[in-house]
Amino acid sequence: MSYHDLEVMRVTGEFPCPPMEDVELGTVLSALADPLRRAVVVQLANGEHGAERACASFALPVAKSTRTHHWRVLREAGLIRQRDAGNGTFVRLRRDEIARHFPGLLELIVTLDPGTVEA
Amino acid sequence: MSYHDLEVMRVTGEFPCPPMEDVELGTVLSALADPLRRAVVVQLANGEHGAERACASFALPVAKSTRTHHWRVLREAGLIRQRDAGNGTFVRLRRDEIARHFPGLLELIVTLDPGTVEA
DNA sequence: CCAGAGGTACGACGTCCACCGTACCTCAAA
DNA sequence: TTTGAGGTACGGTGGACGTCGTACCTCTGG
Repeated sequence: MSYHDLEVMRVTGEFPCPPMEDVELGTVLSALADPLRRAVVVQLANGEHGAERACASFALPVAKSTRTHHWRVLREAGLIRQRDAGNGTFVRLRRDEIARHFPGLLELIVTLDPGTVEA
Repeated sequence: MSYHDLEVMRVTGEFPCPPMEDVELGTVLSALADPLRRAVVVQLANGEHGAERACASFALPVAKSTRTHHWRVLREAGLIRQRDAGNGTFVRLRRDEIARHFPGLLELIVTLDPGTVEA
């Protein structure tokens, strides 16, 4: 993590995440290949536009450290933004940016995902 | 490979591949996450409907055994069928079945793939 | 002030993946 | 009949992934 990223995070609580034009399609597809991560994205996509949701509200059936890992993967794939509020963190879908750079992707995942994994 | 599969292959030259309803979305997304495999799928999708194409015509920049590996991954992800003609093998996209079970997926990949990898 | 909830960082572990070389097979062409 | 092109199977290697436990941090509520 760069010095600038650290400073941004100290002030705003925003985790660093890549600009959308740097994200490759393969990275996004890899991120969405995991059923847990895909379930998270689907739930965010089905939520209110621009809505922020507490990470703790997802109840993923894995250990805390594994959750952290999945949040990072989703961040680095450009799919979510994450904000640290001290005692809790919040995520929101980068809906508009995704729609601009990967038009149709989000809608496809939402309609295609069986949603068998409760999360 | 089961006894039945072996018999089918001996007679028809068809490699075994799973029924479409057994293929999970995550498997398909993983298969498409690799740039080489995605390039193959895009080229097949852009070809004639139902067209069969020689595996050797793809000129993938990897060793023979690695190519074989990629064909298997694509087969097991339900994306292609492969036929052994003795001295050469041929692949064809399972276009209609994909469209039926994952509607919109193929079109999305074709439009979203940068196609930077020449293959 | 202190306990607890939420979360990250780090290190570890087992598995899978992309890749390769080698051995071997099959068919076609010389 | 022999050579070469195309291809699979197998074994191995290095790196990435999903998972976890532990240590440590921050804010809130008693």
